[in-house]
Amino acid sequence: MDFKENEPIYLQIAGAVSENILTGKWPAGEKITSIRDLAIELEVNPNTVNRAYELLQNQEVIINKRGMGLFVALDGAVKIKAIRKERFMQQELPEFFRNIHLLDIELNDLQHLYQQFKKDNRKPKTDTTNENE
Amino acid sequence: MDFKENEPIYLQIAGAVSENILTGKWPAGEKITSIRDLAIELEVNPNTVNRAYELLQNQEVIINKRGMGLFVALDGAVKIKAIRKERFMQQELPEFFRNIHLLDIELNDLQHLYQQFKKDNRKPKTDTTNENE
Amino acid sequence: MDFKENEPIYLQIAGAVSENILTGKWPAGEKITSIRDLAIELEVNPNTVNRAYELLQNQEVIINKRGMGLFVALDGAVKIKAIRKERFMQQELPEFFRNIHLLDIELNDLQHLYQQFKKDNRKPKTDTTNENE
Amino acid sequence: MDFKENEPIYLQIAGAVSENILTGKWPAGEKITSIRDLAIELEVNPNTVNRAYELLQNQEVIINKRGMGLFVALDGAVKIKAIRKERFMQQELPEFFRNIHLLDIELNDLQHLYQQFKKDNRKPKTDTTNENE
DNA sequence: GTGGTCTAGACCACC
DNA sequence: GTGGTCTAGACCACA
Repeated sequence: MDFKENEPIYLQIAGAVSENILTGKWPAGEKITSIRDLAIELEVNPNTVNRAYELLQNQEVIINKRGMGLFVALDGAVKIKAIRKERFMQQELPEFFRNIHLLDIELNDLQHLYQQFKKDNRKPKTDTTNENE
Repeated sequence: MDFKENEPIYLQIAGAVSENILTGKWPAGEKITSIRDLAIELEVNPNTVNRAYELLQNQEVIINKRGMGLFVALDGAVKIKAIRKERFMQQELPEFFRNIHLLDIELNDLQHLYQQFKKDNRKPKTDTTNENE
Repeated sequence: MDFKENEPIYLQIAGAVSENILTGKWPAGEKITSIRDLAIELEVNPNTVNRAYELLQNQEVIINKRGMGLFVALDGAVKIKAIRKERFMQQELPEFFRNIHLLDIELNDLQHLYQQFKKDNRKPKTDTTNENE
Repeated sequence: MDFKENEPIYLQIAGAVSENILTGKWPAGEKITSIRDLAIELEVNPNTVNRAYELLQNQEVIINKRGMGLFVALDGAVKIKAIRKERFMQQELPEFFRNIHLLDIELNDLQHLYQQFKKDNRKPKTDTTNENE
């Protein structure tokens, strides 16, 4: 996994995990990859993974069963979707509108690019963390 | 001008100046507000403004005429648009597509929200810098 | 390290670091001296070192691994050589030709001076940074 | 005349005037272009030209005959040549050697480039200040 | 007047 | 520990 420059790594990890839960790749109720293992897989410091997991615990997307590890909350996917939708509508969408307005782009012009995007993503070879595939 | 918490002030200043150039509020070839003056206006340290201006000089959007001040490059607006478009196509648009895909939103559903956005932006004229003009 | 009067300190630092990379003294991929440490070593303000390092990051000669420090880019030496060669061919060489032409000096006359220079430089090993090693 | 970025304009003007004297374009004993006229011609502030002329007066390359203007010293060309040669041998040549050494360039490789340079300069269309030609 | 550089010292997020 | 940002204040060369 290659990280973006401008965003903290732990947030990007939390985001990737979130997407795995959202897409059902990490199903509700299942035990998730341990901090240590994920750290090795992503080639980051375990502290960084820990911080990502902490964030997700605060959001009650994953749950700590003491002594047993971390598990995807039963309503994990629902929670994530709510959080993301909120952020999208309040922050990302206005910014996006601002940008296309400044750049003289029309929403219609993006339709075929979006079709292209969906086609490219049908056989997703680069799915966030991809380990057990 | 009130600054966002999560983004460095100097980047926000550079962004605001860029938009002033992009929208033609600061026309090509004209002298721009001096470091000291803008620092006073925005109530930040001159070094912070300097840093923003340094960034724009690196992008060749503004030009230093020694001893006389900084001026909007003749092709300043073009340069900014190119830089922004690049970033939009490479980073923001893919993220946007990814988001609406994950959230099960259709591009078409955003049309009327965009119309609303454009209507709202016609009046307020929140023109980044210089409120007293 | 003693600095020249007429050139900004941060540029001299960037130049010295560049030469350490170019000559292989700081090998590709290795961690470089931290801002604080180099500031102490050179007896300058950390901000000054930071500025030098910033410049080298812009040139993609060194790379920031967040939280871990700055590292020599894998192709750092190549990048520096390209940058320097460009500057040499575009600026320094024409100036040099102009000078020897104005001063009625022939290139051939400089041959033995160059041999002398190379001989002198074999021993002293004035290796820019780090004298205690 | 277009000025280099990294060197003060007044020094570049002084250099250009020096070369006009050295090459005999401005002959010994002759009155030189007034501050005002040169400033207009070069599109710079008269103060800047003044500063350049001050420097040359200190070097006794040009001489102020009160009320009559500035004149090229009778030994002006000789003085300039001495100053330049000194600087060349002490500063520029060592730097030049250092550079070609770092860039793995051999003096011999520059021979044909120098021939090219001399050929290009035979019909000098861009001769420093060029006004009366 | 202009921008450029440097210092001192502080706080912060991140790893 | 690391680098990144910001402030305050100073000095300077340049035009």
